[in-house]
Amino acid sequence: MKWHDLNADACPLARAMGVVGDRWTLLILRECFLGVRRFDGFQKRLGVTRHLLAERLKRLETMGVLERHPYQQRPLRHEYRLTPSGKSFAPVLLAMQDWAEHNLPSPTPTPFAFVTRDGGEEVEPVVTDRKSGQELTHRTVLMVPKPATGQSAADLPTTDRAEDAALARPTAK
Amino acid sequence: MKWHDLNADACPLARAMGVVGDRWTLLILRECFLGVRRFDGFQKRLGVTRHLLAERLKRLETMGVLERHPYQQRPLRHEYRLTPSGKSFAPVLLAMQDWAEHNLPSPTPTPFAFVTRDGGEEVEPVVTDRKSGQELTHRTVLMVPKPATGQSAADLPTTDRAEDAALARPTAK
DNA sequence: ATAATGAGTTCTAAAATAGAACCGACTCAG
DNA sequence: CTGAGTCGGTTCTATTTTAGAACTCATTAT
Repeated sequence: MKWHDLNADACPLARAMGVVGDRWTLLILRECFLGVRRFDGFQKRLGVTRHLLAERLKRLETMGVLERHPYQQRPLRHEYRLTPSGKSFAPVLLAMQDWAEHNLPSPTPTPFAFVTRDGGEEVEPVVTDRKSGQELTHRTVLMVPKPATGQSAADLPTTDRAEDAALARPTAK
Repeated sequence: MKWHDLNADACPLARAMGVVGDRWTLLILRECFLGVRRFDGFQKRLGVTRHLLAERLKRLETMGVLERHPYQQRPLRHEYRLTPSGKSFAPVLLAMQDWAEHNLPSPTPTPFAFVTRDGGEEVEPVVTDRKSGQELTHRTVLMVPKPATGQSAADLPTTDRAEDAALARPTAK
């Protein structure tokens, strides 16, 4: 399977991998959220090669996550800014950061924090259901194939699934 | 910069990229949440090469996200299951899926859904602050460098930052 | 005139990935 | 007992990606 095939995949997660499925892209977005906007800013802070950085920025632009904005003529220079799509990526960063902080320990402390814009207090991200407000974790939520429109979920282990559901649920514990 | 250096990075997001920073790993985890547990199950559903799949599973195991579990002797065979760390990755998947669904459109409908374990209703994931319950987006939350313990945030564009904050805040709009 | 800045592009070498074939330890059908 | 099939890999070569450094071009600063 080729890289580009992912962009057309039916699964949103696969399409997401077509955009952020590499070592650098998410870190570039992190820098965007930290306020970095220029080529050399990204390059110096990340240590990514200029070649790759140029390519990634181009991709993020064509995918509508960043947009280039001229900040001077003569010579013409652009800076990169988050589009609405890019800005709406923030919750993913929050969730990912929170997971990594709790599950991939490090001797050095986290070099940044998420704070409220008003107040400036540090936040603790939780994924919840908009309607019920219930916290969404592996214990409360289940991922199910949609046989809905069209195609197979045929090769999914149906017995294993039930087993798994039982296992993940706080049974006998 | 090499792959492996990421695992020791001070930034949790960088460390996360050391684990899920490639095209396949997140999709393997998706399959785990869908109940797939065996080598051939992953291979057939994802179309990833056996070589890479073996490597990724090994990495996920050593990073403590999956664990191997013998399901038969003679010949000895293992299946892969989510560890608590792996299970706690669910919110990231939720957030990512939601972002991609809203920002990377596709003609084909999403082939799976997240439903509550009790009830079975589809959920709509929102990232909120645990304490205040406030929804966390680019408008309500700000990512700030922590000059706290030790090192520099020196090369961050401080003026640009303020500008950016103003821009992202719903001012003059 | 010389150096520096900013945003790239262009090289070559090294690493990762794709794709297919192979292997070992079985089980099962005939 | 033979041959086909399953499962979970490993090994191989060919192709893509990535790393790392050097180079370009326009312009400003010294």
